[in-house]
Amino acid sequence: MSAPPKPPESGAEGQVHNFIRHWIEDDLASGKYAGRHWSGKPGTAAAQAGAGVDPAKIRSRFPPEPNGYLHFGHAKSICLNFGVARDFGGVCHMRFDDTNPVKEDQEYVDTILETVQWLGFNWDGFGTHHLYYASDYFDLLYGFAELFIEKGLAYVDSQSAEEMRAARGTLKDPGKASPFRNRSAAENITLLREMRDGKHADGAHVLRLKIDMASPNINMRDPAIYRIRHAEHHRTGAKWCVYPLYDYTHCISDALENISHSLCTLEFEDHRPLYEWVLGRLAEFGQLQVPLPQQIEFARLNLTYVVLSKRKLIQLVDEKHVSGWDDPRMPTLVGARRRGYTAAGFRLFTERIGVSKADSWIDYSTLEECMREDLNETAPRRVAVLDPLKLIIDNYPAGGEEECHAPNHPQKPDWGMRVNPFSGELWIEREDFMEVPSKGYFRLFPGNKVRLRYGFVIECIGCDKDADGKVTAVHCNYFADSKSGTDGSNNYKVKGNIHWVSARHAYAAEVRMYDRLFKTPHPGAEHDFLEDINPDSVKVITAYVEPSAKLAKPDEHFQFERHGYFIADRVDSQPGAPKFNRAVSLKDSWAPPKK
RNA sequence: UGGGGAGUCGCCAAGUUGGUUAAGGCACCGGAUUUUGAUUCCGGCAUUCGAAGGUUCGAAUCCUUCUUCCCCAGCCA
Repeated sequence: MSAPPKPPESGAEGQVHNFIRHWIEDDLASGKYAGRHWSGKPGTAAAQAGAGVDPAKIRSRFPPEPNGYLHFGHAKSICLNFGVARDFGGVCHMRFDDTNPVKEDQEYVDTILETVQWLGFNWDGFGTHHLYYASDYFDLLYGFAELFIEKGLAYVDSQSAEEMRAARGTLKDPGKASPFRNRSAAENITLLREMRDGKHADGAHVLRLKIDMASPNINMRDPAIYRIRHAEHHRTGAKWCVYPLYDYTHCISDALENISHSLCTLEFEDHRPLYEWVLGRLAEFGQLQVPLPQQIEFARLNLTYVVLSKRKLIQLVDEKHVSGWDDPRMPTLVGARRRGYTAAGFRLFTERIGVSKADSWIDYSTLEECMREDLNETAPRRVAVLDPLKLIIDNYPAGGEEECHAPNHPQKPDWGMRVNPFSGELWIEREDFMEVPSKGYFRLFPGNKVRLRYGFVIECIGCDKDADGKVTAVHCNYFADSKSGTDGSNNYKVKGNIHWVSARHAYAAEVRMYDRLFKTPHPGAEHDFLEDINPDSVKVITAYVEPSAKLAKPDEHFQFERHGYFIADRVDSQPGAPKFNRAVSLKDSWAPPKK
């Protein structure tokens, strides 16, 4: 199991500073939240949402749309949002931006909630569960829409989507006013209500804010805020057939929930003026109190060797390039979890990469290193021979066996020892023997002595080969007085130290050796991204694992000594018959004869 | 100049109100420990801040010009 999240800290002490933390510190220092209640002005419609929290504290939110699985990029956002709330004594709201019924589903709500918790966060604070849905605000949102009409700041546009696009202008040329832009408030209200009441077909009309068709910021050219969608919503069912759009919904949701800092990615920078326009008007109309939430943008995660776009992830799943959303090679959080990546590793990763507004690319190895760093501390050690070669101890009593003891973690004696049976026929790693050693090689070769880790010292006396010259077995003699003591004592000094497992006692386990899904740093940069798929991203092997590993429970992490970190697969393992996934290999500075 | 952003060591990233030798992490290179060629531990690692000018006793931090990259024309989020 992964470690629990760090306990809340009183402030941001010890944290690396970034522009967002500075921003929050300044806001807190200015006392801007000191006397406030919450944005929904008492007595107004907004007042019914978002009650019961300490308004003087900061509040952030993680607002996914429930239309897919969370991926590595979301991990950054989650750790950031929940992290600042924790570090500054505030709370982070879990909110679903569920305003587009045709793309969303309860299934996604469930997996997202589970994943956020898996990452080690919760949305409790000030005695309440802060789980929200934009769809809970549909009534309020609709009411505000009529208010905008009354104030002459919104109108029903009956142009087609194509006409609207044509009239919007281009990046350089201003747009043109819709012929419906000056409908009377009464007519607009009537039309909007008809839309709401299902009297019009999808696409027949749209409600637009009346801002500025000539604005250099295209988002301000009378953005649509309501569209007709005769579709069942996973939470509101058939109650609505008009649904609000993101730009209109998000800022108001933030305000209703008293969010102080609304963190989002860089591509929304152009939307900030609109965000502020909507909230500013509502505040003018007496619906919201200051201070209003503020949108702050940061650079999204760019990771080499993976694709994170939803379109591509869907394609990988639909076209069966992977087994599903939780395929251990997928850059989804459910995939990573199954792969054996840890929540603490992701938290470390987020801390380590920092946050800024610079477009940057994080090398995939940074993520892997974070996983190693966490797993090194938390994973018990076990032995597995992945590429077996028979080792015969010629001078060991025929049929004999005895127990050897190995620590569960070499740096943590309190974790205890486990027992490994020893016998005259063992499996060792094929790469731990060379008939003709290369320079610097200090493992097994004829005439050389090595220690069988936590067992005996042996001396190689030769090997058997088949007709093709392939080594089929290695012969050694052991030194009966060289056995490792349970206290770690030993009386022979040898440099080489190899792992082993008794052939007679080993558990033959299925092990999936996962590698990166893509073979190039920037999949799709030069051609279709599918062409960059690594054909060797998984190799399923049968490995000989020490008997105690047979007891592994699903989701248990281990270090297979000298190999890497593995996890008992949570899906395919059977009681008493775990299957293992390699999460990440160990670092290996021994280069010469490998690869 | 349509608008909005960003360029500090191989990869991230502090620094931002001008002031000693430009944080830190990762990677990398040495060296020590080591029953994982792992871990751990020490030590090294930007006369330089996209470029060029300018202001100043003094600039990554101020000014000017130039340059590279990213985002925006959904009734998606």
